[in-house]
This record gives sequence, structure tokens and C-alpha cells, in this order.
Amino acid sequence: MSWKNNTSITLDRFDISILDILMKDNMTPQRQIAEAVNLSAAAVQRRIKKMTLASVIHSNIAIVNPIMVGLPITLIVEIELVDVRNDVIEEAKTRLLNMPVVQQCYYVTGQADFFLILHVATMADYENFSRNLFFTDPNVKKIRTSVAIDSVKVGHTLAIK
Amino acid sequence: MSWKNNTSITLDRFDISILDILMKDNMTPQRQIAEAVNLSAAAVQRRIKKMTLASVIHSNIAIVNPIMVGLPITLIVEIELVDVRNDVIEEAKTRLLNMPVVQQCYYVTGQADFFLILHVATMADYENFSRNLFFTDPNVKKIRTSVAIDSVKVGHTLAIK
DNA sequence: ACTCATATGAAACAAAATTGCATTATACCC
DNA sequence: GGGTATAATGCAATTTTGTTTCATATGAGT
Repeated sequence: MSWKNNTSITLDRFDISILDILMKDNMTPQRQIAEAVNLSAAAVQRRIKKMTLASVIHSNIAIVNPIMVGLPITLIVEIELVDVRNDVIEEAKTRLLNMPVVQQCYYVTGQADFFLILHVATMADYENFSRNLFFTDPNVKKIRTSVAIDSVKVGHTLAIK
Repeated sequence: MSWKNNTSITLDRFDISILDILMKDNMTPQRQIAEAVNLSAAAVQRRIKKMTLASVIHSNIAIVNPIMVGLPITLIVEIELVDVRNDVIEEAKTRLLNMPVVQQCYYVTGQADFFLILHVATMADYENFSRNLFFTDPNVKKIRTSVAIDSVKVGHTLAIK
């Protein structure tokens, strides 16, 4: 992912109202959105198109319940590296990015270098992952794992403005 | 959120293929999905409906680029509590859940008790948040903050099966 | 006042989702 | 095997939704 600001665009209150709706449910008919924000359906549609082109709207997706698809375990993993030279970091990023169990990956300041959020079927799967991490990368100094007992909130509704 | 397993449902290869597509782009026309998985559009539509009712599909949403809406700072926050009695935890969950800056919140095992992911406009906003946290809750022992330099991956595509 | 650029609503149009219906496949029971 | 119930399917009609067209309105700059 790696959020980028490609385009310049200013959002007015209409745009924000539209986004507020779409961030909760993008299957809402444009006519219904139009009614909610006091615009015509055509205007709503143009604004959505514009925001999509400007990559304000990054994508439109279905959120799947991990428990219902056999991935009941959520893990938060902190990774500390030995060497933090730029090229080494970039290499690590690429590798983590391409691991399917890695749902989210943040490169951060602070004690740790990376934060990961994983979804796995079993603890054995996690063991495979972490073992693989250590084996393939001698640069991994330390990893610290937390098991999520409760995913209290997994939101995608940004509080705009 | 707090993922739940309400219903029992078994997913076959068709369902998983459909999910794989919808997790990437839920605006994909059913006809196109149908073609990709070798079913009729009607069949695809019924399967999607079924999975939605069974809450395999939790929701359908637009993913908004936080940078483009003035929330360029991503933070990872670990919270450690003094008292971890059940009712205290539940209270903390409720409060965190209702904070708009809190995008994700996990109650975890390990050193920390909670992991949060926040999106804020400025560091001042974060200061407000953390100050508010300490003031309103004497049960917060310690918080540790990491600033995301790069959101390497913010995925929602689960690796099913 | 004129022009350019931009945004709008209403309506026509195109495309998509949804439903009804007949058919097929599978499992289970006598 | 014959019968029956259940569930899933494709096709086609229908309905809903998204998209485009067009005429009009607004505002900034000249």
C-alpha cells in the first residue's frame, strides 16, 4: 500500500459527507447518498469519480470476517533489526509485503522497527512464519509477539476534519 | 467490531474464489466474477447474499487514503493498565471503541494490554488524545508510542485456506 | 458585460442487480 | 430401484442502479 499523495484536491463538506457514507457502506445507492447530502445522484456520482481518480478513495472492498474463513488468530508482532541501513530496510519491507499472512505492516520509529498484524489459522502457522523470518533474515534481532484476545475495533472509518 | 462466529457455513472453492475477488474490489460486476469462477451471474449473486447473511462478508466499504483527507500521521500505541480486572477491561474497551481517532484496537496478551492504531492530523491531536487518556482513566499505567514512518502494507485481503 | 471554467439537476440511456421459473444434481428413505 | 425432499443452477424477464447528455446556473477574471 504505502499511502501516497499524488494529486491535489480540496474536499468540501459534500465530499466529506459522501466519504462518511462510503467508508461505512459503499453499496449505498447513489440516489440514497444524494438524498442524504442534498445533491442529485448525478452530482454524487461525479464527485465519487473525481475522488477515485484523485485517489482519495483508494479502493472499494469487501471486509471478510477472519473467523468465518478459518483465520481465528490475530497477532501483533514487533520486529527489531540488527542493522537499520536504508537498503536493508527496503529489502525487509519488500519481503514482509509479499507474505500473505501479513495483513498490515508498519515501519516505525521507536524501540521496534516494524509492527505487523497477522491473521493465521493455527499457532503452528505462526511458528512457521516466525521461524521462516529468522532463518531467511539474519538481520532480525528480536521479535515480540502479542496475541489478540479481542479485536475490539477494526475500523476503516476515518474521522475526517 | 469484535469478530463473531454467528452462523455455521461451509465455503466451497467457488465461494473462496468469489471472496478473493471481492476482497480486492467489490465493485467488480457479478457477470465478470461469474466468468472468472465459471458460474452464472445469478449464482454468484446468491452466494454473495448467502455469505453476507452468514456474516462471512462483514461489510462493503470504501478505503480512503488518510493522507488525502488530512490525517497523515499513523501511530501505534501500546497501553499498559494497572488493574486488569474484567469489568475494568470492559470499560476500557468501550471507551477506546468510541474514540474516533482510534482506528483499530486490540486487547492482547503479553506485556501490553491494548494495541491501538491511530490516524491523526497533527502531533498536537495525539497529545490531546494521550492526555485525555491519562486524565480520564487513572487505570492507565503506561503508554508507549511508535510513529509509522511508512505504512508498508495495509491489506484486507485474507489468505483463505 | 463578456468569457471561461466548473458544477449543477432533470431526463434519457446503458448497465447492472435481482427475481421467477424450470431444470438438474444429490442425498436420503422406503 | 423408485420416490421424494432439498439445494443449487442457468436463463430470461424485470427492476434497480449507474452513467451520460444537455441545458442551465454560478463565480472569477478581464
